Amino acid sequence: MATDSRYPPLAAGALVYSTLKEQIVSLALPPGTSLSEKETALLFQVSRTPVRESFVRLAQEGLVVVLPQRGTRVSLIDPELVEEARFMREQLERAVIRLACKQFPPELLPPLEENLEAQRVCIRDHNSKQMFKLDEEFHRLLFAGCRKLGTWTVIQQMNAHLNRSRILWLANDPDWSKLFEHHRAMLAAIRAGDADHAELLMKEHLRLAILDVAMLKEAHPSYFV
Amino acid sequence: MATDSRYPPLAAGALVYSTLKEQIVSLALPPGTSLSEKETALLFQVSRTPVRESFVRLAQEGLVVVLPQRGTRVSLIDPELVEEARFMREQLERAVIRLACKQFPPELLPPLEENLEAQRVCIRDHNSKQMFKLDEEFHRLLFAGCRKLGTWTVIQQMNAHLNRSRILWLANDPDWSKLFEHHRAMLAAIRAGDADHAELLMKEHLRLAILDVAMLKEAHPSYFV
DNA sequence: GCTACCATACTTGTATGGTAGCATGGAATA
DNA sequence: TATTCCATGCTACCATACAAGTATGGTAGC
Repeated sequence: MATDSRYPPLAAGALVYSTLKEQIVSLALPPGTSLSEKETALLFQVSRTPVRESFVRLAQEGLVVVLPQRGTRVSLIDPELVEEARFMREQLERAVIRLACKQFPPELLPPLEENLEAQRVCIRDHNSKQMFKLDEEFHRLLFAGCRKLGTWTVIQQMNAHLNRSRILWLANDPDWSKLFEHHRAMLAAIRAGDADHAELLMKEHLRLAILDVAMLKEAHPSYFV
Repeated sequence: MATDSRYPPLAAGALVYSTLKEQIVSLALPPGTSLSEKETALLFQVSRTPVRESFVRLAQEGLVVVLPQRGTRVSLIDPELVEEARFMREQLERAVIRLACKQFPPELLPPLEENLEAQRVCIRDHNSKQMFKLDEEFHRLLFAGCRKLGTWTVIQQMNAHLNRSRILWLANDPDWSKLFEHHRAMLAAIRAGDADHAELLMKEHLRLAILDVAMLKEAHPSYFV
């Protein structure tokens, strides 16, 4: 469980780790990019030791692949793992939103509302990166409300592949309004306590993420396995 | 995703990591045990570097807690995370066994049969540790058959707390025959393709793991948060 | 021209010395 | 006697040096 906030080894190592992770997930460091320990150490102005520590953590999350004596690379996106992550999210989120319909702390409803409003702004401004973050935050809040944040954290580990695909997808096919409407309807269902409807919405919502990976792979062949 | 077999940093570090993990999950290293880098390095006859690497990995899985400048300890069992892990498994395994009823590769049925037979032997011999491993293997085979091994791997990360509780529980209340009967019935349902029945069985099966954590905590107060 | 070999420049893996922060216990003080 | 302060020894953290394996380019031989 990589709860960053709970095991903060301090400064240097943690900083390198979180920076690299951010860049990898956002595709600023595209899949396949070579990362040498020495080079990265020079870049961050630290020694190889904390860099190595961060590489170990990233490898454990499947974000990089370490080939002994050969090099370290940003992992390629595995289409099978993309679908598997989506499958996993569907099962867990359907269960969670059912819970949310029965017991959701009222003090977390305003944050969800604010999030929705921010999504609306993002759609207007065509800000796909921010929209992605808000989407993540919306779902995270659902888990938080059901006291299942540990589950969300574990999901994140698997999401390395799915998220990178989704970023590519969101950049190409900006059908954000459908996502937004889903979110809006889900929140309404939670307020109404309609678990069956909420689950159905979540199911449809996450099936939108059954991306046409083949299409993405065609557009970015070097990014995939 | 900590697929040990896929990112093997080689010998020393990986050996320390897997050995410590084994000992922690089996409670040979009880929750709360202090682990110093230097001490562990001496024990394994390696330098502190690979030990440190293994500590980082174990911390990421929640098996140890690193307190900067203070020490490293085997993590205490968090009852909330125990239930959360069980919840997560229930959702995923119910979905997986439904899949298994529709598409399970026939060549994986014999291994399941052999596993069941081994379970019978374990029950006869009152071998709780082996029984625990066989139970894990049984469920892993289900995921393997549905091509969802990545999901199983991620589950394992969350299982650190649940598994340790289950080991305590299995040692106390050896109602293994019920587990065995569940496994047997599940396999029969898969053969028959009866998804509804299989899911119901799995649901009941995993609800057995709603352990009386309070009881365990009373028996081993120092092991829990 | 083609192939096999080898020197070299990389890579990650490991060992070790030094640094900063924290806990503990004893001594000095009120 | 109770309390504060400080020295000491512990810890993890980081930097550096060395070891070992790998890819590559040039060269000698065929």
